[in-house]
Amino acid sequence: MAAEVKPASPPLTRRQEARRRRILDATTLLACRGGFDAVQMREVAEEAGVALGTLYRYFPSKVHLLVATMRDQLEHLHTTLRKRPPASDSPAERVAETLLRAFRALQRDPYLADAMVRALTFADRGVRDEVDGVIGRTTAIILDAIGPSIGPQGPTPEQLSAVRVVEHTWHAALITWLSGRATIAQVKSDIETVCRLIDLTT
Amino acid sequence: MAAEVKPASPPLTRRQEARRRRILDATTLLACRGGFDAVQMREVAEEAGVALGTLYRYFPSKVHLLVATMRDQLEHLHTTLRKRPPASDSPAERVAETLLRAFRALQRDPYLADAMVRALTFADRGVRDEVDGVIGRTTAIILDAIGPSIGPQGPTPEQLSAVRVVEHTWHAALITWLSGRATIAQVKSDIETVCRLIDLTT
DNA sequence: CGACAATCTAGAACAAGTTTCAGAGTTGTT
DNA sequence: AACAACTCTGAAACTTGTTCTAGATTGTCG
Repeated sequence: MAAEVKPASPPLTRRQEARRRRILDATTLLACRGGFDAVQMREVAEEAGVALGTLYRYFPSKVHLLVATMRDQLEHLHTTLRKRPPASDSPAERVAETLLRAFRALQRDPYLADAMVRALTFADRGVRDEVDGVIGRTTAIILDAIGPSIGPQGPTPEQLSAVRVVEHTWHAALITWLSGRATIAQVKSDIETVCRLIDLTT
Repeated sequence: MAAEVKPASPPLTRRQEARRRRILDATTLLACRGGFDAVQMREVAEEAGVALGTLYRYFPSKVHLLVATMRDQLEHLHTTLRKRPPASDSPAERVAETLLRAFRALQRDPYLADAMVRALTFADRGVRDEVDGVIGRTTAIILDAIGPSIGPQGPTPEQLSAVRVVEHTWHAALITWLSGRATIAQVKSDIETVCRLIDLTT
């Protein structure tokens, strides 16, 4: 059944690295223009200067591609956050501050957010590894914000559950905002509400 | 704002009512077999004994169709719940009990759950009305479970925010379970965790 | 009943994600 | 430099959601 050892694909050559980057950049560009629907595989390939088959070799589906793009963006964000970490007093406030800052960044490119988040929540079992990458990055960002309130042995199961709930709320609240069913104020309120759980477990 | 009068489409004839029902039943059947991907519009039409064009007249997209199916299922659930309401002591426990019961029901047909929840979270602005229907039903179920702790003037904004967070977690936790990234135990734990927010606001 | 409008059917056609394949280009090895 | 193995390209084909059309059926109202 599932073992399916990842073949630890050989490191990419410089040209391959460049192709991959061109693909991700093309995806971001198209996503910024019109969200999930505007990211069309043929157009991504053309914009990246790559054959369609090659695009599919690098990213086996549109969802893989967009989730990888999200991971890429999260890496930027994490870097930025490390330079200017949240300054609030309680862990809950720091997490809320972090997420609200990320939310503000997403508001600048709502279409890009649409493409990434819809792909993330639509992803099925076949995209597990890539989604795990995104979730792992997100978790790391939140744990960083919680900071020293995490015991020396790492977070407790209760803390991890609270972090998962925060992430669930984060993604689902974004979806409701992106599909026009919640206002920005409601999203902010929901983020602040769910972050109260953090203090309950620290 | 947002008036957007629904044209109050003329009441359906008996045969139309029956067609609609056949379509929803066919959708449920196919969804139970293989989830979102197994619900193929041509097959739904054939199974329901209806032309493809007719299917699209009743439900303008696959997502509309699946969200309508979800609403249909939620109505069943709500009816069942009214007959045997949760019996726990605190509001939070009653909400958790309700959701865990629903979760148990979904575990019996994980493929159906997959089809419905993926459609719900993937839905875009064009499906707003239908999604609002589902969210409204869900909210009603949760408010019922909270019960008399809700003041006479209806829930406060804080309570509504907490309910939204519970719903966010509910949907997102289901997604992670369905895509094999969380265990049943984790989902249960997350539901119990988020329900603690209910007591904080009552 | 008869006429008119709305609805339904069957099937073709179109759009975008995905797969496939033959041939050209690269890369690494010796 | 020559070979094998892998990668990339270009283009066609296939799949499934969605749209469109022409003709048959149904429902309503005089």
